[in-house]
Amino acid sequence: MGKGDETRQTILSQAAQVFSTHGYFGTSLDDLMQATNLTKGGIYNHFGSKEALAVEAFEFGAGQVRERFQALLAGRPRNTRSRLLALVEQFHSLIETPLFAGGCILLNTAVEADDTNPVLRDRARYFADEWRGFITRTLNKGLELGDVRPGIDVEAAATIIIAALEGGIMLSKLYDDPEHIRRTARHLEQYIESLLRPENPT
Amino acid sequence: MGKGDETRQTILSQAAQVFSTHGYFGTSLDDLMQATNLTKGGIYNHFGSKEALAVEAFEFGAGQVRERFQALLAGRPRNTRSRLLALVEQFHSLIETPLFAGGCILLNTAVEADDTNPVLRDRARYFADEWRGFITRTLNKGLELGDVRPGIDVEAAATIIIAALEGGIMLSKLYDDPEHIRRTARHLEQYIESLLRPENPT
Amino acid sequence: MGKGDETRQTILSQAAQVFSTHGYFGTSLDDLMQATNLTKGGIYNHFGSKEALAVEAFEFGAGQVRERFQALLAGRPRNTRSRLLALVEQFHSLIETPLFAGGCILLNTAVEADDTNPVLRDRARYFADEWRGFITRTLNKGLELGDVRPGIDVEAAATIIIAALEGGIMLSKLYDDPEHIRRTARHLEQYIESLLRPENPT
Amino acid sequence: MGKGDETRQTILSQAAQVFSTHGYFGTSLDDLMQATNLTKGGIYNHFGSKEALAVEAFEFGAGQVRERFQALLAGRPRNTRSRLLALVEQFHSLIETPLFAGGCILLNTAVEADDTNPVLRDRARYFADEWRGFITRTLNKGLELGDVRPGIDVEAAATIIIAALEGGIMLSKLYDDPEHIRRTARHLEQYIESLLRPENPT
DNA sequence: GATGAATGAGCCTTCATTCAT
DNA sequence: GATGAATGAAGGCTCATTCAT
Repeated sequence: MGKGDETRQTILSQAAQVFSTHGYFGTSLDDLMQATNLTKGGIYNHFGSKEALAVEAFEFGAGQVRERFQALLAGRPRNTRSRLLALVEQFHSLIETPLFAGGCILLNTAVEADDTNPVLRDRARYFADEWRGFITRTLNKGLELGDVRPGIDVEAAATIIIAALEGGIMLSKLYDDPEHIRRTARHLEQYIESLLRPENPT
Repeated sequence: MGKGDETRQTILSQAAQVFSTHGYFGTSLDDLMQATNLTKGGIYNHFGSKEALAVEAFEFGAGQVRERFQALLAGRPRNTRSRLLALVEQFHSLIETPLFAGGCILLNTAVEADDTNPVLRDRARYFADEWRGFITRTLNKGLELGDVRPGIDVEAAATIIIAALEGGIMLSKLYDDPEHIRRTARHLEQYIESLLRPENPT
Repeated sequence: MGKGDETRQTILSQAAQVFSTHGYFGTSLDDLMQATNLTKGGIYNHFGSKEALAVEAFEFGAGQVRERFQALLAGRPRNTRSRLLALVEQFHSLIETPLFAGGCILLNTAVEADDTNPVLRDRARYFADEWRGFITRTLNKGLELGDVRPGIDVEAAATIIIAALEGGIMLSKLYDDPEHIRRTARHLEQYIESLLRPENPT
Repeated sequence: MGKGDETRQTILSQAAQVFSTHGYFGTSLDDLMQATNLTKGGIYNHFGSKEALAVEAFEFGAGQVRERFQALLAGRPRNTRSRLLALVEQFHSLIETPLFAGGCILLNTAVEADDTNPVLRDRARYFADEWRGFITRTLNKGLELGDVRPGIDVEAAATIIIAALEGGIMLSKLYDDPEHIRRTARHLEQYIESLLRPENPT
C-alpha cells in the first residue's frame, strides 16, 4: 500500500466517523480537514467531491460493520438460532461498543438520504438488503433443516428484526441510554425463539 | 387570530414540511422563503433564528401528530387493547396517509439531532416520552383493570413498540415501500395480544 | 429608480469596465467587489452568477456604445457618405476617447468567447450584426438614392469596414498607439469614397 | 534530440493548441495535463511556471506560423505583388486550413494580453512587428525597383493590411464562417494592386 | 525525467442574519 | 408586518506550484 493509498484509507476512516455523527449536510470540508489533518486540496486529490467521499466513506463504514459481524459469527455454531442471535448481538454491540460515534450508519444514512440523496439512499438500501438477506437465507435454510416452524413469513421476520433493532438504536442514541437497545434485543431473542421449532431434549 | 399570527402559522406549517424532508442542515432560508412565499425579513419578523424556527416547527408538527392521534382515539372504545392498537395504527398511518412528506418527525429529528443539536434533541426526547408514556400509562391502567398479564415489563413494552414502529417507518421510507411498516404493525398486534390477558368468551 | 436599481446599474457600469480590461476569465469576484465597493453577497443579490453578470455587463456596454453612436449621428446630415464616415469615426473614437478602458467590447468579447462561451459569443454576434446591418442598410438605401455605385457587394463592404476597424483597434491597443486606428480610418474613408458615385459639382 | 527535448516539444505543441482556444487565463494546468498526457510535475520539469510555458508556447506557435509562411513563399516569384499576396493568403489560410484551433495566435494573444500581461503583450508586439516589417521591407524594395507607386505611405499600408486581415479573422471566428476572411482577402488584393504601378503589357 | 501527494491561496457561490425603509 | 439590499462568514471546489520519491 503506497503512501497515497494509506492517506486515502485514513481519509475514509476519519470521514466515516465525522459523517456518522454530523451527517452528510452537517459535515463541512473544514470538519474533514480537521479530522484528517489534510488540506482541502489534499482531500480532493483522493476524492472528486464531497458526495463521492461520502459514498465511499459509507462503504468503508459498511465494510467495518461487516467485518465485525464476520468476527462475531466466526466463534459460534452455525445453526439457525445461533446465527439469528448473533445478528441481534451485532446491532446491540453498535451501541455498547461502537464502531462509529454516530451509532448505526445504516440508520443515519437511510434517514438523511431517503428524500434527498438517491445515490446514498441506494447504498443504504443495498446494505439493508444484506442484513435482510442474511435473515431470510438463514430462515430458509432453517426451514430446510427443520429448525424453523413451517409457515412463517420469512420476509416479514427480516423486516421485523431489522426494524426493531434500528428503532432500538434510535431510542438509545436519542436518550443516550443503552437500555433501549437491550430491551429490544431481549424482545427479539424471544421473537426468534418463537420462529424456531422447540429444541428436542436429547 | 390576527394577520401576524396567521402568517406565523403558515410559516410553521410550511417549515415543518420542509424540515421533515430536507432535515435541519439540509434546509436553507431560501428553501423556507420559497415554501412560505415570504422574504427573509418576513420570516425573521416571526422567528429569531433558523434554529428557533426549527424548534417551533418541530412542536407544530408534533401538535399535528398529536391531533391526529386524538382523532383516532376518539372513535374507539377506551379499553387497553383498543388504545394500544390505535397507537400502532397511528404510526402506520404516517406512512400510508402522511402528515409530513418526510415521514416521522420524531425519527428524523432524533437521528439528525442526537449528536449535533441538544435543543432539538431534547424536544425529540419529550415527544418520545409522550408516546412511551401513553403506552406505560395504558398498560399500568390495564394491570389495575386486570386486562394485562401481571409481571410484564411495562417500560420494556413501551420501548419495543416505539422502536419497532420507528424502525418500520425507516425501512418503508428507505425502500419507498409501505410493506415494511405493515409487517411491523402486524407483528406488534400479536405482541400486544401477548401482553394482554386472553379475552373471556362471553 | 429605487436603491436596488441604482446599485444594479453601478455594478453593471463598473463590471463592464473590469471585464473590458481583464476579460471574463481574468476577472474575479474580488475584482468586482473592489470595483463596486460591494461584498460578494451584495453582487449576487442582483445577478445570479458571474456569467449572468458578464452577459448583462456586455449588454450594458453595448448600450453605451450605441448611445455614443446615436449622439454622433445626431449632428450630421443623413446622407450615405456622412453616415458611413460617422461609423468609422465611432470606432476611431473608442481609442481616442474611450468608453471602456479595454477598448472595444465587441473585439474583446468575440476573441475571448468564440471558442469558450456560446452565450457571450452569441451576444457578440448580435452586436456585430448591428454594425454590419447599419452598413448594409445604408448602402442599400444609397443604391436606391443613386448615391452608391451600382454593382458593389454590400455584404462584403460591411465585412471589410468592420474588420479593418476592429483590426485597427487591436493594433492600437497592442502597441498602445492610436496611429494604427487613425491609418485604418483614413483608409476606410477612401474605401467608402470608392463605393460612392462621384459627387456632382454644383 | 533527447527524450527530454522531445517531451518539451510535445508540451509546447499541445500547449499552443490549448492556449489558442482557451486563452491564458482560461487554460488550467489540468487542461495542459490532459492535453499532454503528463503530470503536473512532468510539465514543471520543463517549464518554471504557467506563464513561462505560455510565453514559450506562443513562440512555438509563432514559429509554426513563420514556417508555413516560408513554405508558402518558397514556391513563388519574389516580386512585390507576389510577396504581398502571399501574406494575404497566409492569414487567409489560418482560417481555411488552421494551424491552431483558436485561429490566429497573434490576435488572441494581443487582445487578451494587451491590458493584463506585459510579457506576452511584448511577444505579440514583436510578432506583429515581423509581419509589418515584411510589408514595409517589401514595399520599400518595390519602391527601389519601381514596382510601387511613389509617395505611398509604407507604414500605413502595413497597418491596413494587418488590421484588415486580423479583423477578418475575428469576424470569421465569431461567426464560424470563412466568408469574412475571404471578403477581406479579396479587398486587400485590390488594395495591394492600388499600391503597385500598373503592370506593363509585354 | 517523471510521478503524484500535498499545499495554501484563491475560485465562484450560498449561508444565516441584520436593518433601513 | 413586511420588504429587499447588504453583510461577512462559510460553503464546496480548483488553482498554480512544490517536492520527496
